[in-house]
Amino acid sequence: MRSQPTILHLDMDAFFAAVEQASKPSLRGKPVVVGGLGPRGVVSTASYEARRFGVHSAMPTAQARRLAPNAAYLGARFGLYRAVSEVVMELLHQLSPLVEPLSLDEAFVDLEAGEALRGTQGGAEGAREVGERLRRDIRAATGLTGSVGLAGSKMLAKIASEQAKPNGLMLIPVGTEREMLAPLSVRTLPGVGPATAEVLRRAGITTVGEIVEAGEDELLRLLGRAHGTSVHAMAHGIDDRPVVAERDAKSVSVEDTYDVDLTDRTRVRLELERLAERCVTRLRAAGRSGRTVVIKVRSYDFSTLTRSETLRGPTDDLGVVKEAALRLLDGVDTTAGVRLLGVGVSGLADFTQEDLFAQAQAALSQEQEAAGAGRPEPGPSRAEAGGGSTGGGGGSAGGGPADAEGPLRTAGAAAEAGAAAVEEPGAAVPADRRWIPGRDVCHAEYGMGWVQGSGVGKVTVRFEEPDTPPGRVRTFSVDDPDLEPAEPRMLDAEVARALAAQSPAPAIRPKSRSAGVGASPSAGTSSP
DNA sequence: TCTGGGGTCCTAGGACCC
DNA sequence: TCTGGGGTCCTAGGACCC
Repeated sequence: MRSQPTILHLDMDAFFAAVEQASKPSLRGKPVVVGGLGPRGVVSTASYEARRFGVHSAMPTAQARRLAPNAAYLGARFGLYRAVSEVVMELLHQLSPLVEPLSLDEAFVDLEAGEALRGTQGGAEGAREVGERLRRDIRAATGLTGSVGLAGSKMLAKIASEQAKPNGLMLIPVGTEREMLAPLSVRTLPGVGPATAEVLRRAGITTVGEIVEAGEDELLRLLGRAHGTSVHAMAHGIDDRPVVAERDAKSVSVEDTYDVDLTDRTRVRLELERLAERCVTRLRAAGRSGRTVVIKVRSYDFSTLTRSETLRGPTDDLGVVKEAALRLLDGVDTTAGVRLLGVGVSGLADFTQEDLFAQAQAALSQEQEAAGAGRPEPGPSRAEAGGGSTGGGGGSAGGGPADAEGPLRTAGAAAEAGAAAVEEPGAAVPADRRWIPGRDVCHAEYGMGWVQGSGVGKVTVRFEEPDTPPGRVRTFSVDDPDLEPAEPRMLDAEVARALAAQSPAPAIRPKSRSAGVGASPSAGTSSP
């Protein structure tokens, strides 16, 4: 705990929804819900207007629709949010080199590690000046609002920003934390979720002050050693965790929830292989490799299990990961129906070493192919212990009529489709002909707009851009050749640059397809 | 109306080694 | 032959966070 409130926590207000409102004039001041749009989708972010109807994040989208039937329901566009996030994070780095991002819309900054306090009057008021200036800079650069918390520790800075929301700043003077914490719910403390809160409630503890009264012995008895110690300390306002920049990821994983439970074993195996491909793609893109392969299977009844296998060395080889995943699946009964599948790699190494096991396995399967052998043996990369499963599934693995059922839609696909379509125009699945609500489009005659909705062969488009007045709605056939997907658009020049930089395609795009980079330099003209 | 996707950290039991 | 403790690795599950 330091003597001045020099730890800053920034939390952007209703971030995903606010970005959508910034890029879609007709949605400003209106309820907007961003999240999964499929039958099993959940809300990622609700705008403050939508929250008034009781909609909040993690709520099933179907439930949100009942509460707020007139809200705009949009699929998430992570590429755009990432671009905005980069601009915001850059502003934080101007305050201090010690920035700890928690997500796209949230970060800690250690102001003592930087120069930001230099030009101020110092102390608490100096910190406040820095926080207010940051909020103005964010607004100018992105048109969005964020809330700032300032305190002598991470926990208190985060609590402060939460209390400051929306569009505010709160500073907790050092020395006042105990009394400010006492009346708050135990859920305010980091690490106290539904389960812990219930344990505490049964012991008659519902506020932070009551945790203090209960004493450390009682907390340890209720919550165990590690958790009890930390919750007890937090309740006293004691939190010495440093701000840590740039943590390396410790695992990489992908998962999909299916709109309809999978029952066909061949299909389950196929989906698992696809997930392994996506997982390895991400792993390799990050320049990492890992030793432990994990699969996750969620059943029709939401019961979830994981199976893992640790290899003898780290790998980023698709064949190795795929084989391990399928081997793990062999030990899982999926006949009753699978709702979710996942594949992950953990135990990540910083380096990508030449993978001898993969080579050995490739050589082995080549031999077997040459010899006309059936299924390849797991190979030397398998864990020593994992001899359990006698691979009965060998017969179907050769790849048969597995694709007969056609492309599979998932809740995740709906959310990602917007970005995927932009980033992979030539993808096998015609994702660009799935008009996900919220996506930007371009019509040959009417110009730029975004998908408001689609169904029964029709797609409804609202023609407007970030810097135009609210626009008109028109309806087309889903296969109207005049209608094409377009790059995400954002008013602000900084964001446009970040967007252009992250696209794998050339940064300079033909004509007006780009985000207005060259067209109308509307740099400082963010919202009022 | 059921409950996403990406992570982190902790616990506990068993294997194995000294 | 019995008793034993400590450390590390692996696996599975669960709580929590955004």
